[in-house]
Amino acid sequence: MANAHDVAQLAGVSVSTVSRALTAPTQVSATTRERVLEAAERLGYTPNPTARGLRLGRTHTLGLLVPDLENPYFASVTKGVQARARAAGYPVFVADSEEDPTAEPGLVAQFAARVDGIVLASPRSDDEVLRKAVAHLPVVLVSRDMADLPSVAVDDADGIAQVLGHLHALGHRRVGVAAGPASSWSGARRLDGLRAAAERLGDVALVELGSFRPYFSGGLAAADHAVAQGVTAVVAFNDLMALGILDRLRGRGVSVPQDISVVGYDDVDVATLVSPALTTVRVPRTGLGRRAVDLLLSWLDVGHVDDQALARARHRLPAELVIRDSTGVPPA
Amino acid sequence: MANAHDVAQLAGVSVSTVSRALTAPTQVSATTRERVLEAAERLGYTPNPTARGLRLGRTHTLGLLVPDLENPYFASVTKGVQARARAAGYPVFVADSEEDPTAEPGLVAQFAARVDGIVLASPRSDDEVLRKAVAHLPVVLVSRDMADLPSVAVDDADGIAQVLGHLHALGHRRVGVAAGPASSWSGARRLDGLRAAAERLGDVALVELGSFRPYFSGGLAAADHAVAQGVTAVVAFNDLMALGILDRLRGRGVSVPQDISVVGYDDVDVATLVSPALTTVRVPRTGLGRRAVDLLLSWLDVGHVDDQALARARHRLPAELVIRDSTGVPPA
DNA sequence: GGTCAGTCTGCAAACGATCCCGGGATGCGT
DNA sequence: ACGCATCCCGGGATCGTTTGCAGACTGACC
Repeated sequence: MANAHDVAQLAGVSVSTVSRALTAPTQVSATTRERVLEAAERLGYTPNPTARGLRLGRTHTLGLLVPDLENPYFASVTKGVQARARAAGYPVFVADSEEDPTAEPGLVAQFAARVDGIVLASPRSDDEVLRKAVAHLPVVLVSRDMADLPSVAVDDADGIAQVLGHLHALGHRRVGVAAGPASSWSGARRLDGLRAAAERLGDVALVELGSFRPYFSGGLAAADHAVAQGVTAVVAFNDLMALGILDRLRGRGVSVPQDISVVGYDDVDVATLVSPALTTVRVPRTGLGRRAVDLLLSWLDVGHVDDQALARARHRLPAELVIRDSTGVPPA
Repeated sequence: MANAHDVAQLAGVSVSTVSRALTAPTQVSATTRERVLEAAERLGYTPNPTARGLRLGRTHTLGLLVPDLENPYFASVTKGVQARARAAGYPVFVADSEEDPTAEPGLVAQFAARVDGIVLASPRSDDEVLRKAVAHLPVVLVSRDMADLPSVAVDDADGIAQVLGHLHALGHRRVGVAAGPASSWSGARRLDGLRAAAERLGDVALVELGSFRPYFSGGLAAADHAVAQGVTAVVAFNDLMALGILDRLRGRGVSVPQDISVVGYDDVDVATLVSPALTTVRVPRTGLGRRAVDLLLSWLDVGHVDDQALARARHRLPAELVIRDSTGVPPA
């Protein structure tokens, strides 16, 4: 690989001039700049990012921490982060904590000296642990809220209100709720939103079917509860659970949406691959990642980590109800 | 952040000794080593990776390039790479080329100075372009073969042979083939394997239904061809296509597996979430990633890039037929 | 006690870039 | 012709670490 020194030699100038020709073009005369650029071109010169990082104290690199890359939700967030960072010329380190919150501080520590900032998608880990881990590093949270840290999340309250409004408009008055793990931050948020929406509507009863695992298997269990409780519609914590519910209902001869309507959350790809196609809430997952990077980069540009206004930044992206074939009017 | 200099001062030694105490413990006396280690502990000192990288000429970092992070296949590969690299203490840059082969050389170039080696999962890009892009950097290919580059792939020929053997054993003699994009390396490989297997079995006719998009939508189209050609079983390029086939057949009132058997490939999670559950071929996707990293790291340990034996390394991981409910005996 | 082998440690030079600082050249006005 | 401001450019320090080299010290042996 070619040096700044090599380029300088070929162009007949000093290394300082080479550096300036590339980073501060106005400080060098047009003719020499031309010579330097051509020499750099000929040698295929690219400034060594490591040396640059050492001198500047910035690595021009971002980090991303997710609980599970195989989870389509986080895969999309990752893709969004990746795309945005790439556009800005930032490579990004990706780490998968394998759903183990205790591993996160270590991962963050590993990143600390190698990145300029971190996007953190960590639905379950403890507040204090997190806060300590990210003490001296710009961090943006995804799908989670925390005092004095900037975050990007979906407006779940609104999304879930759209769901209940949809069901209410169809005529449903007894709606089952299949909740997710109690420890999930966004799960609690959705439940709150649901209760608030029910409150506003007045004449709809929320039947809490219980707390289930946020996977296909959890949905299988939830479906039986729904039937037992005699609800006319079920709102699931996420799409995977909703798919489990669909499968189990079909197995028991309960037809959807004629007998029971089912609504998911997230709009993962599979939602359109089943029949009936799933009514669900589309959350802008890659959008979350993109926005998080935008926030992080603007923070880095400003420079001071303790900028209060920035640290309090809370971004809420809109969710959108997608009506498909798994919801209909309740049976007479 | 604490320096080696800070640690040296606190321990009352020179920076050289600090460095040696951490990297070459035998070269320093037990007592001073103890002092240094304690001082380092107290200050929370970690050697600056950037400075280290500059001095050593190695970044202790890996790169991974995939065409699409939202594709479950590559999400799993990424997860495997991630897990293995993390265990070895290597952070990994992840880049998503967004299915655009022309973007790959640029991405690789961006990586070049920042990583010690690259795992490349690039099913479609041109050989020559690739070879040039990776000229001076250790690279391991995933799910793809190329002369003089080490690679890790699945034994597709064997996997597909298991599929055909299974169908043959059930009694199928007219088997439809829904191929993927012609440019896909592994697609061509599977087709070859299928033909070879048919040849060996002797009494089974392969009906090529055409080349379809490797998504749900491609399967919808393929299904109609299958019905038109009167085959009793269909082998799809991948699971998504198989799901499309299932959906379309159901829509047309063709029951699976009574009328037609359907087999996928990859064993993505969704394969178990549909009914009938999909018979498919499980490929060790995270295993591919893990093995690729193993190969890369051992290469880096050896040091010389032009080690012929290593460069020729071709790893073939076994595929496994998973029989579920979408295959059965053909109609009488 | 002097020599020598061996062990331990510090000095200083790298690695490759950036950037402060000062000097030379140039142009302009007087 | 001289002073002065302006513009370009090169020298060299710097970021934090590793490492070759040499000096200092210890202990042992003749």
